[in-house]
Amino acid sequence: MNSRRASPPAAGKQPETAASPWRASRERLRDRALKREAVIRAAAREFNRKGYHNTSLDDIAARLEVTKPTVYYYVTSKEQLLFQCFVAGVEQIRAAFRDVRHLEVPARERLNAVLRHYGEAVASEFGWCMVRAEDQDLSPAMSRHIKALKSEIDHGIRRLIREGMQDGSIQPCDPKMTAFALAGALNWIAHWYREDHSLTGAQIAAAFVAVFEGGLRPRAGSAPLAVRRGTRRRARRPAQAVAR
Amino acid sequence: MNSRRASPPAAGKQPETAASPWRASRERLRDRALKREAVIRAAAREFNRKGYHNTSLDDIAARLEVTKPTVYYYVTSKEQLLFQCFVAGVEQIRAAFRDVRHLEVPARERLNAVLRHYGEAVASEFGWCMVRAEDQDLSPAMSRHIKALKSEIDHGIRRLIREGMQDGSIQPCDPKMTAFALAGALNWIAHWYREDHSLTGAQIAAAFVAVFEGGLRPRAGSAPLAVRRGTRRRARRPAQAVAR
DNA sequence: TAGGATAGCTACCCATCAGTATGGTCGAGG
DNA sequence: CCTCGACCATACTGATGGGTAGCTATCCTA
Repeated sequence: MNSRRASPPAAGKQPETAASPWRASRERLRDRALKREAVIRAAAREFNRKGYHNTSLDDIAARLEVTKPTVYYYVTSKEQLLFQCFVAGVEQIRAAFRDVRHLEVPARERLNAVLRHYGEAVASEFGWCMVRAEDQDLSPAMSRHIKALKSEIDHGIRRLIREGMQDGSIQPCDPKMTAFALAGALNWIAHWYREDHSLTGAQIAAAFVAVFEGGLRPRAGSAPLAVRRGTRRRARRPAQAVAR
Repeated sequence: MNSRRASPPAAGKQPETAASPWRASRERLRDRALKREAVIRAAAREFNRKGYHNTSLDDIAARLEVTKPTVYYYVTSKEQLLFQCFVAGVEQIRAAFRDVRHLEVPARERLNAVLRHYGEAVASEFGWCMVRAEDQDLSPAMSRHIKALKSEIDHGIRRLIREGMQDGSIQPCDPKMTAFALAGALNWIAHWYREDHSLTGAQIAAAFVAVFEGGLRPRAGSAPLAVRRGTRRRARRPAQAVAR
């Protein structure tokens, strides 16, 4: 689009040390990018609070204390706004895969590391957009793009599961269904985390990983089996708040 | 608002071509309740296909081969339509809890039974509405009502987990986080099941329960540990279709 | 100091859609 | 035959909200 040079003209004239006149325009570009980010972040927050369809661009603009055309100055459409939020969230997860790629530990541990980052991403401010963005709201092109990204992550998880089955660190199972179960549990965090911030994303992810790893059925060696049976069905209403 | 009767339209299969009663209305078969059910079911299907906000009441009416005012003759608002779909889905899950209440088996097995029904409900035609209905789309009153129903289910799961920890059939864990993980995994089925009907809801639920029960880490006794290590990172692209 | 890019605003357009006013049709009871 | 009421259609309203036209102000470079 632009391909502006933007770098100081190396030409000898002009006492090089003097503040380059391009400095200003470079700064301008920089805070343009900054502002664009602010727009996307504000959109993510509003989408998170009220949902995509219940958030108007006027809302987002108001949040930034500007007007709608200003928002359109940084972004071409509402759809693109959602898409950018999605990409921001998904990028965190892709980074997690890259990070564990060269770790020389059993696949289960690599999987756990990915899942922890995954959970943190879902609990982040872009989590909602990443998880709840419905492809029905997007143009076919963007829908395809998003599906491809999601599929990449899905298959990344499946591969780790398969590798774990091969190196013996993961119990034999159906990789596809298992990946769905794991990702689903983590994705769902986006639905309730908004209202219940009593734990950090990392803590939640850690708790989930513990459940996935150990399973519900008590382990042979480590289980405090058969504890008092008398209290069956006596649990009173827990004081827990509504948790959606 | 009231609609006391309105028993859930029985999530039965109905071979998609569920002809609208208006077709047959040549025989002047006037059963208002039946028609109302058909309206709700048609709404559920459309919401499932295109999302709540992308479905107009004209769409729903067209699907039934009638016009919008006819739909309004059976239902007071679009919001109520969504609400009814929600209730229809949630009722299946509440029934699951009632069914296992008097079973004299360890709590883990009762939990598994509930989860299986849960999964089937989510995969039913009302699954989308039950799971993806955002409270932001509803009036405060209905939102409260829905939250209460969801909370009831959530606490039902937590209670079963707690009972399982007491009778020794479930490994010690955090009931709240575990319930979130289980419900989340199952809820998420609604996001992808639409596009991938290769398994029935019951099959999926069974596969998930197997994962939850056993966990990823191999069991001491039953694991075929340390299988060939050579093929690390060799898994080729699986031919699996996009799975979102 | 002119000319141009940057950045933001006011004011508008217009498609969509939830919901309604009104009136027609048809069967049933008189 | 006539009316009543259940049922459904045509044709509208009103509001919301995505997106744009075009003016203005400011700063930068020439």
